Amino acid sequence: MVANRYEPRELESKWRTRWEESGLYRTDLSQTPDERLYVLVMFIYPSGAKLHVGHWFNYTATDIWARAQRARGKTVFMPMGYDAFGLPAENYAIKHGIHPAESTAANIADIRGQLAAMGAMWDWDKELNTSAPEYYRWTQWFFLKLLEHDLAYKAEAPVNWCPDCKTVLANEQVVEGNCERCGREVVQRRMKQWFFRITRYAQRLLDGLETIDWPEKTKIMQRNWIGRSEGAELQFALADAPATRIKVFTTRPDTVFGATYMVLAPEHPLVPTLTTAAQRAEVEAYCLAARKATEIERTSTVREKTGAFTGAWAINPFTRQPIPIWIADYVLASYGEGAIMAVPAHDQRDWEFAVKFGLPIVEVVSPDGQEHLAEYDQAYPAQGVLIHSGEFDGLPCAEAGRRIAEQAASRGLGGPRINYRLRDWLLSRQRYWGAPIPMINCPDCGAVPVPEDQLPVLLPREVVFGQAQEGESPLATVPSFVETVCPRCGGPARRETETMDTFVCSSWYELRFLSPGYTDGPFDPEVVRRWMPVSQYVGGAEHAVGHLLFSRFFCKFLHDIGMVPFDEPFAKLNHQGMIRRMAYHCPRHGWIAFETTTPVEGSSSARDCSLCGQRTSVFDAKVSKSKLNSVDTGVYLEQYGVDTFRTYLMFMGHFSDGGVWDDSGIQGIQRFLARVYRLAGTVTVPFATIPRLPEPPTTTAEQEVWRKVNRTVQKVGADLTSFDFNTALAAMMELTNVLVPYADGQPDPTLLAWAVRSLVQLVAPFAPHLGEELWESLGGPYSVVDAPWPAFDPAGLVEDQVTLPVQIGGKLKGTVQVPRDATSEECLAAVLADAKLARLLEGRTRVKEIHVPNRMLNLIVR
RNA sequence: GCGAGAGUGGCGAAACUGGUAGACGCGCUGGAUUUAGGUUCCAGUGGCCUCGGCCGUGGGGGUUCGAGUCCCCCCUCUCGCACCA
Repeated sequence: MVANRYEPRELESKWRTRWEESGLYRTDLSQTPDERLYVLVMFIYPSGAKLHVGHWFNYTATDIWARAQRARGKTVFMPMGYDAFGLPAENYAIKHGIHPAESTAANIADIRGQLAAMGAMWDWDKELNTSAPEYYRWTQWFFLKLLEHDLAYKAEAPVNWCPDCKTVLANEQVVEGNCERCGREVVQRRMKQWFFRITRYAQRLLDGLETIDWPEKTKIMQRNWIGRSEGAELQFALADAPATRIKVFTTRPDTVFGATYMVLAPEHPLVPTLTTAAQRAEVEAYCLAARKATEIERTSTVREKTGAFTGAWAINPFTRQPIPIWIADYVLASYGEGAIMAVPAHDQRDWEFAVKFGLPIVEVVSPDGQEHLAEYDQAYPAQGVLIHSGEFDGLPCAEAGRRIAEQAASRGLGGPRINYRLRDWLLSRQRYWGAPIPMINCPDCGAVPVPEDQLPVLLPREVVFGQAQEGESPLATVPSFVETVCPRCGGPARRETETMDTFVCSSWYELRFLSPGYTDGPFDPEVVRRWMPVSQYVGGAEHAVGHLLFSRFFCKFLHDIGMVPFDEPFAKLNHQGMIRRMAYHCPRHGWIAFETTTPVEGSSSARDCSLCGQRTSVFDAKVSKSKLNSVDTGVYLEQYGVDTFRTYLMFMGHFSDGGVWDDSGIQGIQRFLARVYRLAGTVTVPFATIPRLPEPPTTTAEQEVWRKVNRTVQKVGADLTSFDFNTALAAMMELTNVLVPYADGQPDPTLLAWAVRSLVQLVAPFAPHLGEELWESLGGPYSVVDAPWPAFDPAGLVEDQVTLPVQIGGKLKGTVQVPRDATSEECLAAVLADAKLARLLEGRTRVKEIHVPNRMLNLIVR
């Protein structure tokens, strides 16, 4: 028997203690269970803040899914760890003088406690921390392996540089051209940087998408990011120096006869050499302006085309005519060859440029073989047949393109090519708080990798921020770190002082979780072989073209060097939606918290600033500190308990949609759980006598309960598998609404016990503490997560009687009760027996009837 | 501009391959128990209505016996990419 009132607080801490003491959620990875399941939610960045409502949402859903799977007999492994390197800890150190190692350790201790309070099924024995030397030793090892296989290299490249934070920024840390942290406008700088050659895997990364169960949206994003396009490389010789050739990539080799000029990116390496003396001043001025232009200006598509003539000419390899070479910033140095053949008649950008600068426009593709150029006021980009193209005249575009590319190949002037938009992964950072890149620069031997047996290259504890030269890592100011000896010649040498992007750390963590203490390699290959790939991965869609691409690259590399038998790390992926909350902006006080607003009479959403009384602007925004719209989860945990909070989050809407936070419905969940709690108290029969699946009852009331339980078990089981937590809860509430009045009457004690036991098990993944408590109160053996999942009787899914909608002339006019699978004749008889429906049919001729058994009957009358 | 997705009661949302639109919950209305409840339970709750019905899933067309669901056009919003040759 249970106490009268549902009091979550004591109950919850009691069970968490019991779980921990009994090691309920530890998984023995040395075994190979038949049905093993590796469930992974993206690990956490340990910031000093409280857990976000988004963390609760995401982690709860994953935990529910994992619990439901375990209850179905799967052996589940679900770990959690810390993505602990990164810029915020370092900036915090600069501001407050607290060493990143200290603040990170403190944050981890704090976060660990908060995570534990969620009641999730994490196996804390496998916890890992990417900033621990035992971990980053292997991050460095990966770097060396990639280097060994020619997949890591150092080269000069333009990077995002924040002059205030004095560091390079990742693309995702640049928001609308400004530094995400300080708001300062980011500038482009050329710096020598380390890259991973992820582009070599472009095609494999595309192909692999076909083999994994990921949201289509995410696959599309990756495909677009990789950006495969088919076309040709064509080479244009310089008119004055035929040995020098400018390569271009084009998807329209068929239009080469219309290439009336060329454009190079301002950064193209040939620009300084081919610019003539007469044009040098203009070209240099243009290049300077292009370099100074902000990201926003350069990428604006509405901006008018600009450019400068280099004075040089190239020979179109097909028309053999000289064409002028220009530079313009609408050609990007980073895509293709950084140079284009311009075909103004058939490319809108080239058209605009040619019009502005008075360059010739030659039509070479026509819809019908006739000239139409005079009619055009913009480019004609569509397919057609070739004109003004010599021997290729009359051919359709596709065929002509193929032949032109082939001819270019046979003349040694290029040939068919596939180009990818994907760029190599810039991984070096001028930061302290990251894994040091394990390289040594020797004046005699050059860049020498640190031998594997000397790993890890330890991040030195002592460091002073703000002393490094611009563009240098703080590590450059630590002599004991920098000064070393060359592993090759033994002479004095200097260490690489840059550290790795934290995305490197998180590109292989899923493998490390399986053997976090392993010392003979990054992971125990046997355990990985048995448990990988991850069965179910859960995390934010914002990682679609970052982490989720990098991890796939790492995995394919490991596969290729024979370290793992699979080449995709995450077999199935789901994204959580974003939890947002209304944010209020006061014209005088800026962003203000909801608590500093007062409601406006007559409006459900408008609110005034309580400081000055002015009307605020209301935004539906992602929760953030700066907008003061974060959700204080502590209040709800205090008032309602963990189980209610978890369950409410899942009931707000669909998991992949997220939603706007609004606590007004949380009481409904508390009510629901309290009803389940009270129902458990109505069970009077011993646990051992409750059948797994009862015989179909004979009385109507019992049959109704029996069917409802069967249907609920079936639906909840299906919904939990497919992440439809909201509708699973709705189904359980429906069942509760049937059981409460049933229990209040004269229930069949065994049937009721079976119903309640099933309900408790269904609720348990959502409200694990309550589930455990009620399971125990029913007399069930510890733990409910390992109790066989409730069964359902397929016979209990269907009704004997069906309420059949009846339409007359396609309009719903009423319903009739008929036996299941009733024939058309039986249904029609029932309709005629219905006074109201019969009256409607009186005096009409039935011309047709459409009967969908058990669904509807439509009578067409005249 | 390109790509993807979404528009359903006062609110959050349901609706399998076209087949009773609005399940479930919040809120609201009424009632019962409680001589206190921010408790519990019961009933009702899309709009209009002459109480027989009529109208309703962003707007307009269409297909169909039947459309929230399929097709075409338009509007709005969200997300991603953005001069990608």
